[in-house]
Amino acid sequence: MQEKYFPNEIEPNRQRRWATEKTFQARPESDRPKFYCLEMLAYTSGRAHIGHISNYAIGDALAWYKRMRGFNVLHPFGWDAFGQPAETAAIKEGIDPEQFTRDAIATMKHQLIRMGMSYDWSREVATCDPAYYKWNQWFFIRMWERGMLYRKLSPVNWCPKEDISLSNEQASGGTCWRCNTPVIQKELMQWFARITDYADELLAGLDQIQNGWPDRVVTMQRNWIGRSEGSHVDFKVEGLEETITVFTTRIDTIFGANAIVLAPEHSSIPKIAQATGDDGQLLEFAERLKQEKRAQAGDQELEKQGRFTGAHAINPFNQERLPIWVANFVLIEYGTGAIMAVPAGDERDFEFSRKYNLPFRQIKLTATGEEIPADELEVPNESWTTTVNSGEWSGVPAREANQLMTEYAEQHGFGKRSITYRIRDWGISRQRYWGTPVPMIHCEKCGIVPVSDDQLPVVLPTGVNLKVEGGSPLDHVPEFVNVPCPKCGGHARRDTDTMDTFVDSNWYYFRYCDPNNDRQPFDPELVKYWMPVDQYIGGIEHAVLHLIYTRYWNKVMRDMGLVQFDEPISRLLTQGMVLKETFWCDNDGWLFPEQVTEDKTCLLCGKKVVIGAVEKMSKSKKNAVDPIEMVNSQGADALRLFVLFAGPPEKDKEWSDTGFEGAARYLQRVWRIVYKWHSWIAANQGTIPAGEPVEHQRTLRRRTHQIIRSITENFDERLHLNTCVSSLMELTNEIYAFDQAVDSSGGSTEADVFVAKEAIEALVRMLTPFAPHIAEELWENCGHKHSLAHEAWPEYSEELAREDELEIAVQVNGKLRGRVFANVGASDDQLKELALANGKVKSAIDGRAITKVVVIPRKLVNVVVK
RNA sequence: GCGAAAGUGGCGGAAUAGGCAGACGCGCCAGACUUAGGAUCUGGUACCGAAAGGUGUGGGGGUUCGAGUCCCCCCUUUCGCACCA
Repeated sequence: MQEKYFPNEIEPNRQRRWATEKTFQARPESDRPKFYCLEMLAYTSGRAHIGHISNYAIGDALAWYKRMRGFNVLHPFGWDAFGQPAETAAIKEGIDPEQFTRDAIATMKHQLIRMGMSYDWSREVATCDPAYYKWNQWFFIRMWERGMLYRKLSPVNWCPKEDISLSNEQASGGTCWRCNTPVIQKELMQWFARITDYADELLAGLDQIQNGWPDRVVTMQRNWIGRSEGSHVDFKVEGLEETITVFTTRIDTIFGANAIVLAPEHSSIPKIAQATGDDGQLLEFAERLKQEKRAQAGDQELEKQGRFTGAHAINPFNQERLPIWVANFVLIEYGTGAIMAVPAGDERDFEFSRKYNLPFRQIKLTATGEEIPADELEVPNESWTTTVNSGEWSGVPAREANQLMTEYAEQHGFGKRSITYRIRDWGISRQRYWGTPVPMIHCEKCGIVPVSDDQLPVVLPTGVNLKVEGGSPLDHVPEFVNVPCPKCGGHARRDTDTMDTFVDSNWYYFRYCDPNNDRQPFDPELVKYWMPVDQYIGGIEHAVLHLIYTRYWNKVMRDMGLVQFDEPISRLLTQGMVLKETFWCDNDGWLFPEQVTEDKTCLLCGKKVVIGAVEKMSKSKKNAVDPIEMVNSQGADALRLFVLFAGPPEKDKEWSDTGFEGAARYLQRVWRIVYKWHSWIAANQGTIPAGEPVEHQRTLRRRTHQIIRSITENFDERLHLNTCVSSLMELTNEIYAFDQAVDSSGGSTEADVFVAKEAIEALVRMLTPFAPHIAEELWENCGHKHSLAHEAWPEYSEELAREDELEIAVQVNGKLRGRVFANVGASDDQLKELALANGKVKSAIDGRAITKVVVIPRKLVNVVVK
């Protein structure tokens, strides 16, 4: 064993051995329970950053722990390899997207291997691989056959200058992210998945998983699905063969309605304009509202604007004539795109009615039972109180009125109970190149015909010109587009859309279970063995999109008979980001830390630097830390240890150079103490020597067993890995104290070596999830032949962990006044007696009468005095 | 605006079921060993106070023998949603 710790020698060696010995390869087996530990697949951006490392360090720690606890662990990795950024890089730099992606995978994989992540690389999946996306296409066709997909005209964000469709993110602020041209909406035929058919089930499933998922994610998904129960109510348009249906959750407030308000896109508007002989102003107004809405900056509310259409509708409950308005605050995409305005019961309607001087009518009492006259209303009453001024329902509590009035509307044929969701059907097609081709063919005679299964995959053509004018790049590849119809053999065209990359990430972790299957997406038996995922780890940014789509996909696959369970992910951990301080100089902009002196002046211009916030690492703010640089300086183990120690996994962590060095220093400290003892340990058989142990031996054994217990419990329950690291450091400190005691006692005895072996080997084993390379190295040097991947996690004994003597805190009136020592088995009365005999306690009591003595066994005595 | 989470030393953070606040680390201070050390080891380090002692978990109130932890009000920060009828 080398005296000094050189991480950059031992780490690559160890990584090679893991690879050649296939240490982390998993296969189904019957005699051990399985554990599926999954980190989100990586987007192939080019390089791994600290955020990736922290994500994978958490997963890897858990995978190691479970492995050592005897589980059959599946811990795979893969690449989210399709998508816009590769295409953009290609357009900008002229690199082929595939080449760009392959290079990115090669670089990132190399980085992860250099981090020593214990992945089973034999199961690696890249979503841009035809052998993978073939099954996207297969799923697409199966879903089409089952009516789970449909096409509809739908607006897409479109940059008129570059003639390209944009995602919502790329069109945020209403302008193109590249050229700042105002974005327009273009209507295109698009593919949609009927995720709304599963809205209720997706909602109900949350109850099943909520114990293993962060509350915040469950809440976000609940809001995203946005179920609300209410009613549809039909309003006849006066003098017209037209009915306007509104959605309301508060039919009990309908007597307070003062208008019907339509979204600018509502289909009744042209009819009304025609009937009222409008001179075009109404349609123009509606058009203007639509345009303004699109240009809306996103984070600010538009001022409410409306216009009376000239027509009236009839309130079916009381036959009142209500003016029909068009306004920008009514959304076409929610409910029916039409509402009844009730100013006394809804804040938006209140504001709108105020602005346009529409009449008010009070329809609810206040919580204290008063009726505020309508003309004195300051804010609408949105609570569920008693109904007033509402015909036969006056005096009825709101919930009951809601019920009764819904029934009344149903009986009279102008309304019905209805549930509305916020979640929309999922638009899964993209007019881009770098994605899975939609496997459909458009035939003039036969319509839409799927590619036959034996023709899959429909391979994405290479060498495609991405800088095309109009449409998707694939439109301009005739040899791809022109195909015979699979049904009639006549002339037909391929669909040139590609799939949203969220389709790729929906089921990649099912594929890991059977990555090379060329007959089906996966063998259901293998999936049955490994799934569901026991622990999933990834960023909070996927709380709704990926994590709701993948739950949906699971249900689709279940309905196809491929899987047997309802929810694919039992436990979810959303890890925090790694942040770092930023520096801003008014002259020179963002500065690298090395451009800032210790007294915070700018090295470029000598001005005082403004310290920015602690922010997410980014190139532009010059606060990014390159993990490989860190590995080169202190090793992968130190980097992993630091990110795990910096804070609980789910919290954001702040990068600290000195903290990182501290982690490296700790590993050196471990190395030194193991070095000192290793040859004695290797020679020791581990049999308990005869004779009574002495003080320092008893202490170390006790602490060892206590710390094994606390780390084990932490892994099993809370996964607060930062405190596990603290405990390891404590154990190390105990071993140093022991070592010192041994030295001052004049040299080690056989009993000392036995105790040291137990403690040091426990330390090394428990260090494995955090710093596996050094752990394997030290383990070998303690005389072991097998990788720690095949060694057991240390066991603790309650007996040995028990304190011989208890330190009991004594309080007087709740204030700490002294401490007493007692035997473990001391009774409450004995503790009380000891406490009262204590000098400090006596003087604190100061002769006052004792009212009560509270004894908390093993912990504390509180003496209550007058 | 609505919703959620959080607020603890100079800093990152501990305190799992209401029971000794500040574990562990960073930083800082001192000592030892050293030609030297930015290495290592040892000790100290919440605040006020010379000490005795007192004060302390964003602020204010409450429950309790006892509150960082539970309840009510307020402040601040972060995140999510943002006209969802």
